[in-house]
Amino acid sequence: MEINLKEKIKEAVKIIYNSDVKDDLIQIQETRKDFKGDFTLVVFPLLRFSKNTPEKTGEMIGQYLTKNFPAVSGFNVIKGFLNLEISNAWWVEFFKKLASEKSHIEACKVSEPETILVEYSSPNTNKPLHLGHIRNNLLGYSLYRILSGCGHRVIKTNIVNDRGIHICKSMLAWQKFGNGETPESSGMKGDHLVGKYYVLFEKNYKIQIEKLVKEGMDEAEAKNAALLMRETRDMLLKWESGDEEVFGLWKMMNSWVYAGFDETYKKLGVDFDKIYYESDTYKVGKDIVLTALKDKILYRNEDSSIWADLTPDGLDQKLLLRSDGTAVYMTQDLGTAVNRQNEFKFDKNIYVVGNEQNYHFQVLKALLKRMGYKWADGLIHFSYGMVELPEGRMKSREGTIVDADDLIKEMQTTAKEVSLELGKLSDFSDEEQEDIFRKIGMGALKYYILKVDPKKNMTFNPAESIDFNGNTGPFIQYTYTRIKSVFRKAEQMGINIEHILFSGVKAGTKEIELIKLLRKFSETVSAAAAGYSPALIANYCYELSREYNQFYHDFSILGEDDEEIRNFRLILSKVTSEIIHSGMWLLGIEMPERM
RNA sequence: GGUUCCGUAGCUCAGUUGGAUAGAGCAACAGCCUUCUAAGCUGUGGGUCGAGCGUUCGAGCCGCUCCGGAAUCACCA
Repeated sequence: MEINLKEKIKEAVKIIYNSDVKDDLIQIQETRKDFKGDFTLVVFPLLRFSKNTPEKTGEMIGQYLTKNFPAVSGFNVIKGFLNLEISNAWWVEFFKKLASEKSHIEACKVSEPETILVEYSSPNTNKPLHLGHIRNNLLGYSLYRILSGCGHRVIKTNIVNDRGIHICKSMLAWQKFGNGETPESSGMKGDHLVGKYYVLFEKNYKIQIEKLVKEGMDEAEAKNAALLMRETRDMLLKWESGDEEVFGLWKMMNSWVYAGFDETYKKLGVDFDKIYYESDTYKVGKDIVLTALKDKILYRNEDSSIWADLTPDGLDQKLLLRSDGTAVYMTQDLGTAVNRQNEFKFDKNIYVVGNEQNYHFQVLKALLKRMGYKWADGLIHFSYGMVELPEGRMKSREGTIVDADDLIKEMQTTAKEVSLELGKLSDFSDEEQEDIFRKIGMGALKYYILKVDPKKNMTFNPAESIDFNGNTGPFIQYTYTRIKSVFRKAEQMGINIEHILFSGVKAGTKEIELIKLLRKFSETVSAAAAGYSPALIANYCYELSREYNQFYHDFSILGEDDEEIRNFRLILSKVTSEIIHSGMWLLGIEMPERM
């Protein structure tokens, strides 16, 4: 529509003022609601051609368009703004076309699809997932849906941090204090059980340090000298040398954790195409580093540790291999990136990782480019903000970590309470009801997190998160179920909404407002894909729902006597429900049929 | 100290490449269920867009300087 208008305006300027205008000088936007009109041309940039006042210029272009472009039914000029009124017939025709589309996401397909890897989740195997992981998983998964919806080939990956000293901590504590406890024997979810021993380790470790400090030892020294830490380091060495007992313990405990994670992932509705384990990839990076050393891209220190000098890039010196030859985090990420490029030939590799690692990814990219990998330009750090609580950051020491499983459960419990109080589902079986509670609870949680601009830190307010009124997931779900309810009623009346038609109806202003919003869906999705921002879609769905609710409140659909208008409103409702459903699908949010 | 990000109503957040009188929700107050689901709708109050300067016909958005907050600058991951 805009493009068409643009052409006509160019034509107008050409004929009236005999000048050629560049595209970017023709600025068309939607008319603000308090003015009459549908689209607005900002005439200021065109004054250089008209050499006239803004009012006069707008007037002349407006007259030309009304005369030569049937879609433009009228216009008005206020200050430097030319408000164009689009004819009712045009909107109705446009809507007909929209209604005939099989898939609304289809319209967002890009012309040149890319191969894109999305890495998200990246858990440690010593603790259960928490609220921060939830934001990560939801963002990553939604990004996958949006990008693949736009036609890209997207591979979902997860890199599991399954080795290292912190993993040995929970292993050691279990060995010492566990008495053979298993998920089966305790009834605990595997990741929570392992997390329990991690906490137990930290607790006892702290006691040992305090004791040593009391005996006169310096604190830093005490941290190293504490028996538990010595034993842990010993265990890590055994693990690296492939000690059978340690390795067996590691495998067993990790398998508990994975079983636990799988459960949480399933509840969150996320999954992966390929899972990488750090224990497999950490060695790969070493070769790359050693090769780069040979090529003199890196240098060796006196203590034989290996470093990169990134000061020319405005960054610091970066360690890549320790003096004992073992790998660090960066070493492994170098290896993983190269591996992935070889395996998938990706155009882009998107890392969904918190903004605390901005520096890390800056370095990673700089290093790879320095090593001559041109594809390093395709590495994108999707950096998202921290989730904070109203009282500040989550701190494990103060017990303010919000556990993922607890939160999911709480949201569903609240959904159940609210639903039962409203009592609209009494004719459903318990099983069906539980499924609806689940969808509402998860919808509330997901929407609450995804509606916020990813790069901003966000506050998670527990009291607010369980409010299902206003700008929330359940509000949008509710709008959807209302439409579905209308359809059920229509069916009872013998109307088959798949086969109804309308021709030349006169659409009301509210209906045209809805059509305008529906029209914006595909550009919103494209913007979300280009800017990696699910929040745009979330806010769009909210806006659309609000608009529909107003329409629903003001007009009767099935009570309308004129069959043409009734059908028009039914189809308008149908397209709205489809687009809300598509939008929420892109966010990974399920929609109940009733609530 | 260097780098990156953030600062919009009491609170949580929107605000597309600079465009008209900066928008929602929550909280507060006042209304609307005999009619398709009231998890809804309508109205009222609430703002020097952190501050200042600059660019521009026009700045919440762009540039500079401050102020405030977060993260990071590890032989942790």
